[in-house]
Amino acid sequence: MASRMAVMPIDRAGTRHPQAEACARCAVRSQSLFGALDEAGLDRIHTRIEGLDMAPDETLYARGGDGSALYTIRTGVVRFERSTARGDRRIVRLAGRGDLIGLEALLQRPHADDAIACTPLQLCRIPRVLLDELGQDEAALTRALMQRWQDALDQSEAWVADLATGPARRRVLRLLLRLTELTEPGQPIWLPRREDIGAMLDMAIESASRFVSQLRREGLLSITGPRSARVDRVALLQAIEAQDRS
Amino acid sequence: MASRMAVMPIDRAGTRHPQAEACARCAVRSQSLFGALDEAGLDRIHTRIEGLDMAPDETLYARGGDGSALYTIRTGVVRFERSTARGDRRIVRLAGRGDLIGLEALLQRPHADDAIACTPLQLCRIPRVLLDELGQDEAALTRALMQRWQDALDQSEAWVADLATGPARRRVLRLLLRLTELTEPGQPIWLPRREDIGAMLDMAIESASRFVSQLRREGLLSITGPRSARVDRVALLQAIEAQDRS
DNA sequence: CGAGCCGTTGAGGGGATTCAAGCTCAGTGG
DNA sequence: CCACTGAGCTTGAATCCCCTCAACGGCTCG
Repeated sequence: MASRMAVMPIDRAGTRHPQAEACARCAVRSQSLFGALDEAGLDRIHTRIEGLDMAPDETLYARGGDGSALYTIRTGVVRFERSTARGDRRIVRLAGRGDLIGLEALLQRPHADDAIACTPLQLCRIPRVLLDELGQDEAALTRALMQRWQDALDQSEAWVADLATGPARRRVLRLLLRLTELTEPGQPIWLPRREDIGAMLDMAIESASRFVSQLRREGLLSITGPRSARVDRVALLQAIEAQDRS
Repeated sequence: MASRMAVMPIDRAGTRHPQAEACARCAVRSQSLFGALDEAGLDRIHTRIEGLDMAPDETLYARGGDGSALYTIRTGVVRFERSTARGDRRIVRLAGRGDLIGLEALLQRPHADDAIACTPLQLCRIPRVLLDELGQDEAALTRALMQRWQDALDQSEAWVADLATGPARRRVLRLLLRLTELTEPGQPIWLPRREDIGAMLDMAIESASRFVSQLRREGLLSITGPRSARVDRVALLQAIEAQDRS
C-alpha cells in the first residue's frame, strides 16, 4: 500500500493536484467540455490542462496557424477577426464564458480566424492530443464536441441575421443585446471601442459613435468607464421592438 | 451456403440492393459522409438510406422542427433562411454538392433554419438513428461529421466577411463568385431571383436588379435562362479586385 | 385578354459615409 | 506647473450611395 503511494506523482500524495482542484471547483464546468466527465475522468486529464490569463488585445491564435491547443473561456470575451481583400478587418463572431474555441485544431486544420482578447481573459488551454486520446473511448466527449460545433455555427448564423442586417441603429441595438448575453446579469458589459463596433457591424466609426451617443442620451446606455457600460435591458428590448415595428 | 443465401433479404439474392449500387457508384461519395466506409460498411447501411428528389422552392425542413434525418446533397443548391423580428427573411448560408445538412438533428436539437431548395435537388436522406448506431464504433465517421460541422462554420463566417461586408456592388460580385463554387466548372450557375439576392445581401430588390443589369452590360454576366446564367470568371475576379482597390 | 409575378429603369429622398474640426484624457517633457 | 502630443470620441456639414416610390415591359396562366 505504501509502495503504491510511492509511485504516484509526488504532488498527488495526500492532496490532489492543484489543477485537479481547479477543474473540480470550476464554475463553468457544468457547461464546459468536461462537464460530462466524472471525478475519475478529471483526475486523468487535469495535469495536462493549463490555466492561463490574457490581457485585452492579446492574440490567442492567428488565422492560418495550425493550432496545437483549444481553449475554454472561463471569463471574458473573445472576438474572431478576418481581414478582407482590402486592408480592413471584419469581426465575424464573439465568444464568451463557457465557449470552447479553436475547434478546427482537432481536424489539423489551420485556424480560420484571428482570435483576440476583448477583455481580460481567464482560459483553460487544452492540448489537441489530449482530446485525440480521449476521443477514442469517450462517447460523451464526442457528443459534447459536436454540441460546441453546433453552438458556434448557431452563433455565426445569428450574426448574419442579427448584426449584419437592417439599418445601423438596429444593428447597434442588437449588438448591445448580444453583449449583455456575454456578461453576468447585473454586471457592466464590455463596450467595444468605436472602431471595433465598426468592424463588427460594417459601419464607419463616426456612425458607431453617433448611435452610441444617441442611446446614451436616451438613457438606455450609461458609460461606466473605458470599455465598460451599463444597459437598461428593458428599455433595450423595447427599443429593438420599436425599431422592428417601424 | 445455400441456406445462408436464403436468410438474406430477398432483394440481395444474387444482385445487390439498388440503393447499394447507387451508393457504390455515387460520384460524391469520396467527398461525402460515408467516403470513409468500405464496401462492407456500405452494405450494412444502404438499405436505410433513401434517395429523393426535390423541386425548387420545396422545403427540406423548417426552423424549429426536430428533424429525424440529415441530407447529403448530390446535386443542386440549398439555402438556409431565418425570418427576422420584422417579417422579412434573411438567407444566412448556401450549401451545395457534397454538403451534409441538418446536422443539428444529431443532437436532438430543433432545426436552426428553414432549408429550401434553390435548384432541382438530388438528395440522400440519412435517418438520424442510423448515425447514432454507427457512431458507436466508427471513429472515422465521427471525424467526418466534425469536418462537416467545421465546413458549415467556415461557410457561415465567410458569409459574414464576404457577403455582408462593403458596398452593394462588391457584395453582388462576391455572391456570383460563391455561386460559381456551387456549380460544376463550365456549367451555367444558378442565378437567384432578385428578391432572393436581396435576402442574401440585405439589399432592396431594385438594387439587386440594378447591379445584375450593370454586370450584364459589362459583359461579365450573361443570362441563359430563368434562374440561370454564365459568368466570365476571369472578368469577375478582375472586377472584384478592382472593387477592393478603389 | 386581363391578372399576377418578375424584372428593369427613373426620380426623389433619406440614411450612412466622408471630410473636417474640436473635445477629453493620459502620458511626456520642458 | 503646464504646454505638447497623440489616441479615442464626438459632432457638424457636405456628399454619395442605396432605398423607396413609381411606372412600365415581358412572360405565364387561368
